[in-house]
Amino acid sequence: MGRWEPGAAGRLREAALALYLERGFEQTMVANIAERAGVTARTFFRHFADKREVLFDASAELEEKSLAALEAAPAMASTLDLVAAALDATVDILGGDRVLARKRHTVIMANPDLRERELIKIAHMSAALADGLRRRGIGDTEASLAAEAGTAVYRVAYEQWVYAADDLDLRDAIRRSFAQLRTLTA
Amino acid sequence: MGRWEPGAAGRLREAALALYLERGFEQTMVANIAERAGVTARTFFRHFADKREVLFDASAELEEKSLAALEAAPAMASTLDLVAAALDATVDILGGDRVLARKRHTVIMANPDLRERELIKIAHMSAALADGLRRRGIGDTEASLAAEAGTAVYRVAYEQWVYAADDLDLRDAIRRSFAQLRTLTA
DNA sequence: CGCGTTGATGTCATCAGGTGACATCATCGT
DNA sequence: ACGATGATGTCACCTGATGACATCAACGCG
Repeated sequence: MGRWEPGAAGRLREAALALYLERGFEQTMVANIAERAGVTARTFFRHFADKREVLFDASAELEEKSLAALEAAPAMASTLDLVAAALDATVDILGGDRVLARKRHTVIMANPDLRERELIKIAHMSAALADGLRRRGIGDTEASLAAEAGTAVYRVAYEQWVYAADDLDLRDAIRRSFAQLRTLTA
Repeated sequence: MGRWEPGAAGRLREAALALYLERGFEQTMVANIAERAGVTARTFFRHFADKREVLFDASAELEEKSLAALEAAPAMASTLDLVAAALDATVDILGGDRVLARKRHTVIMANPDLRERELIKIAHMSAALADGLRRRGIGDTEASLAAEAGTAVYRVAYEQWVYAADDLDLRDAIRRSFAQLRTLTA
């Protein structure tokens, strides 16, 4: 429907990650990304709200999938098991390409602005999970705590997975992290 | 030592919070804040790294105090008790003026950019606590998990305290929140 | 086939956040 | 009295971000 090469958003995503890796986030100008993707800077901002968002627009999908898993979870599961089931659903999206995950993680950790964006995405997910738990009749505080604790467990496990020397499975890492939280609070 | 009214930083802090409350964060320009504080915009950026930081520069003090409390904690305490002791030390700073806390919290929650900044401050504190735990010989994963769980507990309790209708004590809220986490993972 | 619609993109103008370089000047120590 | 100090002002400039309007290939329809 357009006269230009299709897939501008994808090209912008790739270009951005590559440039952020090569010269760093701050040293990369939006014009650079756009140029590499064969569009103008104005077009970048039509696809992504800002310079950071280009690394995070998969988060909506993550939230959908985990909420769906939460709905589908058995009725008699414990609160923490519900959270675990919801978060497990994201592994299909995130746990596949570890090389890509490492690149992305490296870039994000190298820049506070990107880290901020990541944190608010996680917080958004946590709030959504807490809401889902409340819809299942779980109390307010318990829902918030479970969602927060669950995402914390996930974060710790994810980082271990990304940097693991051997072929760690993300699901295993998450399971072990959950077990350790239980030990910790025992 | 200057020819101008002293306390520019404090005036900027007050002016910023007031304006963010009155017209919102985005609608407030740095020039507005500076004007109300009787300085120029350039001076604002000499005191605060950016427009958001003006609400968060107490976080360094929080981190110091909580780390100090962590050092001072008894040697035989459990990991989670160590975190609890560290976080308890911040109550002296945050738990005093609830009216101010509510204003600040309202402003922050109303704006995603400010929320991002708050989250990274908390994450920084959590990382510092985890480091402190590791210096006490606690394992890597356990340290991270305990710090993350502890700050999560704190966040939930803090929000309850801020919005409580009656005269809730922040310390009590935190204690109860910790207890609930223990129940949750039991 | 010709034509109007559609939607993604380009172009241009403009603003606000943020920074570097240099000037200014009250206060302090000598 | 005078030079050092340090906070502030002034100016120039870059980049991120947004609104308004123009452009033009593909599509559907008569």
